[in-house]
Amino acid sequence: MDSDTRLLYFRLFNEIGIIAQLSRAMMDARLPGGLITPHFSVLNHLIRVEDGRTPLELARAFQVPKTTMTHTLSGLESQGLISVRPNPQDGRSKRVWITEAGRRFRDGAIEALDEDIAALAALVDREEVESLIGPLIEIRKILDAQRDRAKSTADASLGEAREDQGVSS
Amino acid sequence: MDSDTRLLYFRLFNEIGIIAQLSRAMMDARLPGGLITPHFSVLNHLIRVEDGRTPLELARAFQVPKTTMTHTLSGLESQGLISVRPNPQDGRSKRVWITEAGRRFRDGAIEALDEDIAALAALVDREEVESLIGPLIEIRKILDAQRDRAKSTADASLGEAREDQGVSS
DNA sequence: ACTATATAGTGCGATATCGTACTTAAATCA
DNA sequence: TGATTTAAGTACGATATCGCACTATATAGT
Repeated sequence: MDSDTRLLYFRLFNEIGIIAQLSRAMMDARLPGGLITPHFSVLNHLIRVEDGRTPLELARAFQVPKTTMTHTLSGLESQGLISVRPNPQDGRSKRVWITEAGRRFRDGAIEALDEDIAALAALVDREEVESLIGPLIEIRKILDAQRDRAKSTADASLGEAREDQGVSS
Repeated sequence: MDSDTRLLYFRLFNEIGIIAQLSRAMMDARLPGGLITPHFSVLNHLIRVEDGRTPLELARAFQVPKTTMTHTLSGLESQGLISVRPNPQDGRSKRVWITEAGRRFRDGAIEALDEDIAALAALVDREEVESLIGPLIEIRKILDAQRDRAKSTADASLGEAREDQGVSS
């Protein structure tokens, strides 16, 4: 692999990393109290996709370790934005339901973000965003598959490490 | 703003966030000991751009708060990978130099990552990556400018909060 | 020069993130 | 059905990230 090519891929991840950081900071600035982007994202997912998901499904959807999701969910639950109940189909598992307060919170956050999104939309064409999303999804899926492959080879020697990560969304 | 448009931009940030997370996890898995992606990124920057940068310049380059950069640098220094010395031009400031061990570490990390990059390059065309980078840089700059604008309006009432964040790269 | 303001860096506390190890329940299989 | 393996979730500890407050130095304004 020549070093130009290597640099190109590094730059891709570098830009993506910085955008992730900036967009997260943008959201965080609009969210009240102790709630930050991951909290909002989970609420949004529960509405966009469907609530009644299990914690593990959510962890997979966001590509975070299940311990991180446990932590995020406990924050949401302590604020009364979700309700976590046992899963009747599986005694090991739970199911996460969004509450009315959770819906209101999510709607309010979207409203608060609207001006930021509008400002961005004024400068970046819808078409450009649409054309980016396809390739990004493709890259995300490839990385995801690579991670799974690395995991399964590691599993042979190391046990379950990160067994909780899978494809999603 | 119609809700389809809003959803589109949310999805963009969602994909970018997940790719950032996956690529970071990929790097972390290749780095030894207590060193993780931010450590590598700083070393790489010190070589790619130039060493002798100040901590604040580095914080800006990576869009992290200066306290985070202090922390990252202290980790690198304790491993002997960088040397932080006073800045003769400014008594408040310091300058960061990469050591020989730092160079070796960075080169080794790149080598270790090579197979991951190669695997990705086999599945994602160079041209596709090249075509993504331009728009991503554009979006990064816009977000960056928005953040600066939000900061300066906030400054009027709130003081210095996050004064340390600026454009970079 | 003197004062006021802005800038660079750090100390500290709060919370987030993540890995490891554990508990409990389910699924597999003998 | 009993034993083994796999899966879901949590407890705990280590480190990362970040905001706020502070110190020290530099710069601007008078």
